[in-house]
Amino acid sequence: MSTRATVAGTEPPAPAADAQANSTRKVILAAARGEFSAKGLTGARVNEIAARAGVNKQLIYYYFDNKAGLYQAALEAVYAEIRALERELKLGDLPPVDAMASLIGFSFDYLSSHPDFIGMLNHENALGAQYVRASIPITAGNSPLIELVAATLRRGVAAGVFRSGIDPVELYISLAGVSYFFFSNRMTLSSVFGRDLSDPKRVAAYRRHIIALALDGLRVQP
Amino acid sequence: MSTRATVAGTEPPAPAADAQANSTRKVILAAARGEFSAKGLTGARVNEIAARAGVNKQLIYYYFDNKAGLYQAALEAVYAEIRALERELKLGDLPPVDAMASLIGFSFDYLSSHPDFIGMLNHENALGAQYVRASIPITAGNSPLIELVAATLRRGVAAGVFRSGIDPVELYISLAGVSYFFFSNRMTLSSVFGRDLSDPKRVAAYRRHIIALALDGLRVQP
Amino acid sequence: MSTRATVAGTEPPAPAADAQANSTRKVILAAARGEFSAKGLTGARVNEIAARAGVNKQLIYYYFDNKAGLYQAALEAVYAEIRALERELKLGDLPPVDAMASLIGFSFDYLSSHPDFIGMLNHENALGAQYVRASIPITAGNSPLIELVAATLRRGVAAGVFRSGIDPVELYISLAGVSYFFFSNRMTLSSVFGRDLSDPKRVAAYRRHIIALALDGLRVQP
Amino acid sequence: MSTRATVAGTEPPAPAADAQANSTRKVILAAARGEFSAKGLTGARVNEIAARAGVNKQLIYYYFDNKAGLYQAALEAVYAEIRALERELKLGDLPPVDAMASLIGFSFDYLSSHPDFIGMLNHENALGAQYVRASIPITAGNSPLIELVAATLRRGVAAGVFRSGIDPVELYISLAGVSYFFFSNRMTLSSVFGRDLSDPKRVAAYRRHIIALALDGLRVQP
DNA sequence: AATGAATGAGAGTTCATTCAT
DNA sequence: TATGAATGAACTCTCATTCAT
Repeated sequence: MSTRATVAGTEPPAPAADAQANSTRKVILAAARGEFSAKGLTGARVNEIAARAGVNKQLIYYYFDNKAGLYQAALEAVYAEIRALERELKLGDLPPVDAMASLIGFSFDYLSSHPDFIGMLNHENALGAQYVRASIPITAGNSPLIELVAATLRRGVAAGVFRSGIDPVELYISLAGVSYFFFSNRMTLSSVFGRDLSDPKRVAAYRRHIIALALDGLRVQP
Repeated sequence: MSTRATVAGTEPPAPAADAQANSTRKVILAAARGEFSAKGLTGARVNEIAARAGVNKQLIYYYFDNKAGLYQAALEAVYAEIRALERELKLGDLPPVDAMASLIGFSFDYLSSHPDFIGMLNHENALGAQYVRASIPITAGNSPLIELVAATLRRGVAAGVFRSGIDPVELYISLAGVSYFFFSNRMTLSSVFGRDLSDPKRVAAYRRHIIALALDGLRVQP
Repeated sequence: MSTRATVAGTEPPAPAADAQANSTRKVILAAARGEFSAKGLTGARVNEIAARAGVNKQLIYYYFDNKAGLYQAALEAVYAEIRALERELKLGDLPPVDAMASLIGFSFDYLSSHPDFIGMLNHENALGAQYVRASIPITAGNSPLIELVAATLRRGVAAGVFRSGIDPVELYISLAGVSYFFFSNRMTLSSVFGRDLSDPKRVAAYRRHIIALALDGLRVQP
Repeated sequence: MSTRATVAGTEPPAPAADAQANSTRKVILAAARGEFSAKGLTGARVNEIAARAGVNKQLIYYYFDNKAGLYQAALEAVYAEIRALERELKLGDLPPVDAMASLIGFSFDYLSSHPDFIGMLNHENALGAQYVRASIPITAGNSPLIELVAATLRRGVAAGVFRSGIDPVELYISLAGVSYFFFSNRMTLSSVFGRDLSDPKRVAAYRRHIIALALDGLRVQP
């Protein structure tokens, strides 16, 4: 049952204890992300998180002090995760248009495969972003993605394929928005339009649509 | 014992009472929208709604049975309101490009001035849109806005200014998304980018940006 | 079961409801005094108070907001009670010596018959008197007893039977102390001295002792 | 695994280890006295005692089994301390009146400088003195102070300066009471009388007052 | 002798809801 | 139509205590 057993003898005792404690922390955090992203800080139940994590409820208080502390930690974990992935994006080798398409695609695919991220962000915005603001690790250092957007824009303008005068932050927000809204509001949109937006074909079609829209717009240009 | 009894004769008869009852209902609904949009179904407090509305808590149960019933009514009111405005949009007289720009602008401006709408929708999506689905009045009949988008697209294609082959629902979602995301995630984005996205100048600049992006895209076309 | 039933018909409905609510408050307060005086603010159990009062636990929060609010109210009730009795003391007709003896006796008898008072005060002192200080009704207006002590002292000095130069507050504290300590520390003293200080004969003997000591002291005077 | 084992040889043998253990015990006991006297058995927190003592919480269980065991030990320590001091009192050389004044002064001064003693006793009395009763070391052997009081009384009566017929236990209780009540109820009394009873001048004045009162009483004798 | 991890029982408090008038 | 009183379930958090090393 215990992690210790499987490595008995190969590891000194103290580190093993640390490792187990550390893994307990992680198990709790993972459960917390699921619960908080679905129900928010207030709606989430500590009992439920403990059950999901398979640990004693009090352990949550032992490691994270209180519900808000756990929420904060979960929020930071969620941001840390996407930051790590963004940092690995290497678009410098692609032609600017392909690079921008890849960027949009990355953003879309990440949101598609990480519903927790959207849930956490929505609830955090409902709280006025107070926990993001309180979190130094999150706010410190700009999003690397903005730098990528800016660099790609510059390359495209230099190559004469992108318009000039576009603000990278505004562009990022609009690009992220078309993906984010699709996933974040998928349920109400599906209901209102009577169209199942969770159907993989629809998802893929929408992905193509937003890349085309971002690159070319609606207008046929002379 | 009842207020009605003690002042009988000094007050106008039944119709007036109905009118008052009706207005009490509305006051409660308005308070509910504020509370639910900020905190969601679970997070909202019946006590708080009663306090905001300035009425006795039990009156809420008298008019709406229970918390979920009130939430349902508030959700429907929110949708009804935007539907009513959308129905008044008359874009048929404008050239297609101007019409599309107006459409995007309308969407943006509505979200800007109705934060409750975004709050309600976010929380409803977190609940898997179960109350939207349960609400026949909402799903029955397509959104008039989709018809407007489709008609405008058709006019533009016919006039040779818009590309063909664009799905109106996908277009609507992407256009709505760039506005919605900006307002819905304004707090976290402001914090992460260190840029106050509530500043009216920034709002206006972003509005111009998304219209240009939607119409022309990033690419300089030959 | 209900108070209403017994007076149905003889009382208007609304006042009856008030009366019942008022009596519920009193029942809770009485139970709280018992529990708090025995165990203090921290040690007391809200559950236990509700059980003693025979009411639903939540009613306590309905009437008193929280445990501290109930404690505060109980403390004020305890002070109010003794103040009311003190106000009824009429010693002006007695010769000074008899008046002073009566005063000591009153104090002693009150403590003897109101163990709650001692319990509340001890716990409140352990808390640094923070709730007494927060209670305007208690601190506002000097204790009437001090005025009685001062007046009796003056009369005695004028009559040539009491020493002059005695401070009434100091005198009050010392007179109260000999009684208070006896009851407040009765359990440990009984144990340490192997003498049952709850025995009525011992109580009466100690009462005589302190009156004699206060009036005459230890010394045989020439 | 044990600290002893790993440092064997670098540390002086058993006696030193015992000494350290002994001192750890003492550190815990000192912390416990502070906490228990302030908050009582129920109100005290084991966590807090461990923190005050700067030791791991589990060590408390190692040395004292459980919270009640620690409380018992703290209570005994407090009694042992005052017994030790009382045993050193030598009043046989003083004239009876001076001896009695010294006795009162000693009692007053001890309480003044040992607030823990008062706190422990108050809480223990609230518990019905059950731990004092369970503690053989405390109850075994009369308080030496009572013997001193009795002897001093006898000397005074023999010398014709003290009244006869005074019970030494009753006298002790009343003498202790005037001091004890002053310190134990200092906070509420200060608040109620609007007079800072912690002011050293007030303390000194009250000390003089009680000695005078005990020796001479209120009455001017012919 | 000493420690960090883990637990179960129970405490105060909140909250939607119902009762009774 | 409107209100104050009352309730039961659930929730966050605390705390003494034990486990395992």
